[in-house]
Amino acid sequence: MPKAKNSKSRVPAARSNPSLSEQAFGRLEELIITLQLPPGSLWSEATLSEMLDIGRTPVREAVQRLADYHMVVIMRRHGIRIAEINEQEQLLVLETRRELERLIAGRAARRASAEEKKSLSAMARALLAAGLRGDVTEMLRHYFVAKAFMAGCAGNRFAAQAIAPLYTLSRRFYFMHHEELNNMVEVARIHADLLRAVATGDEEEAAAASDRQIDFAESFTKRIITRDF
Amino acid sequence: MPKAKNSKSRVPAARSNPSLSEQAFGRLEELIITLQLPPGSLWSEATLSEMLDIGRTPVREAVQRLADYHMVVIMRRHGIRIAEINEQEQLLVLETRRELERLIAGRAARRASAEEKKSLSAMARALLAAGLRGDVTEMLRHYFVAKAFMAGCAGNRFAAQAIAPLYTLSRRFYFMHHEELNNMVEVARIHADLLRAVATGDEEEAAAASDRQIDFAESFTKRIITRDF
DNA sequence: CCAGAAATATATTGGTACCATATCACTATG
DNA sequence: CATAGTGATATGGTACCAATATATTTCTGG
Repeated sequence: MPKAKNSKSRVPAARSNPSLSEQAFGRLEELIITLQLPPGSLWSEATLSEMLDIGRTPVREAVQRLADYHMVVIMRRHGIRIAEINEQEQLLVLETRRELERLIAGRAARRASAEEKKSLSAMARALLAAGLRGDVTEMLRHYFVAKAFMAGCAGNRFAAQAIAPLYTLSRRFYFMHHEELNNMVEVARIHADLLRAVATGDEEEAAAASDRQIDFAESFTKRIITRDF
Repeated sequence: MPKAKNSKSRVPAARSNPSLSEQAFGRLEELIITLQLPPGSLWSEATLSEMLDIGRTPVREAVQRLADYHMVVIMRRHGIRIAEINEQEQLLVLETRRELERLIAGRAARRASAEEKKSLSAMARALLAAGLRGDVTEMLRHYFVAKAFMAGCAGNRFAAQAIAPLYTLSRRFYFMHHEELNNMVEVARIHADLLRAVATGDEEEAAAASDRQIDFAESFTKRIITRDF
């Protein structure tokens, strides 16, 4: 018999699984990546709390994680500064991603299950299709979903965790400059190549494709830098 | 209910620079690394708070960071489990460290200032001396201080941040098995070689020395694993 | 009247105390 | 023996207070 004495005076408010801290983190991350919280702008915990309609404590915890991710800088007793986008530092992000991503690509090629390989192939097709359609936003979405999935396939949670913040930073960088991505088809092809290499299980080729992809990202970033001056 | 709960730590004094959260993080990290909080044991925020004589909130924030570092597992509404030491996973830590550390060693060799190079040489000597003296604890201390310093010299805060949790995990692993480190002089020599290579600014050699050091760590770890079965 | 220093005001985080809810162990019962 | 109820406990989250960094105002001396 179901409990007769249900004293849930208050609606549990759709308390689904993700905690408020995690929700706050995800939403703030999205706001930062999409530049709705502009780089360099200053905010307070209270303001963000009001903006998200989430209490200050969960927001505070989310902000601390975002600081670990280099997305914000906590200025003690002053406020929360959204990290600036520093193109020179983006090159440092890429040089770190190069090493981690080569490892992940190789291990994913070695360890991925048959089912995971099918998913990777499907992702490669979707990415390429978005590129041919000229849909930058959709392509970038597929891009990072695939990256996260690949990191999972590699079966090394330490590498996956180490690279996660770098993906967040890269996403914002590309979001900012995506209008200058005028060679989309090539971008899509290079990344689809990587996914396919992993899907075929060729470890060497996956590592090589990973490096080519970073090479391309670096040249793109350098072009942005020189254009700015 | 009266809240006249004694005013032992009521004094706001001693507000030195590191926040209570950071203090709590550092002290808990040390307790975990030195196995005073044994792997697998279960704790509550309240207990840890009492143990450190620091409020529950700072402790809570520290615990969340420790969870990011893979040192504890937060079991929602149940407690805080100190992460088990999984020798297989230690190999994953090392394969990730290999990539990041090769990058850091190479960049440090390229970018270190003259003064930093002097410090690195001094650290190499201290490490070697501790090894020859047979002082394992002291050698490990020098080892990780030097690692952190090298990461700073590399001038890539993203790589430095990515590798920090891996060092913490490794420190605990070596602390646990340090009595089996019966080839200390060789360990000291291998790591001193790396530091010296960085100090001479030879990028290639620094990268090679980094790989040799990880090779050695991997063989040591594998020996531990097979000994256990 | 103005420049600079001291005093004040304001805003923001660091931290504490407390409450509500979820989870688990244990017991009693059919 | 399986299972529903009960209670203990731990965290998720809120509200509030205090310390402090910055901005503003006032005061002083030339």
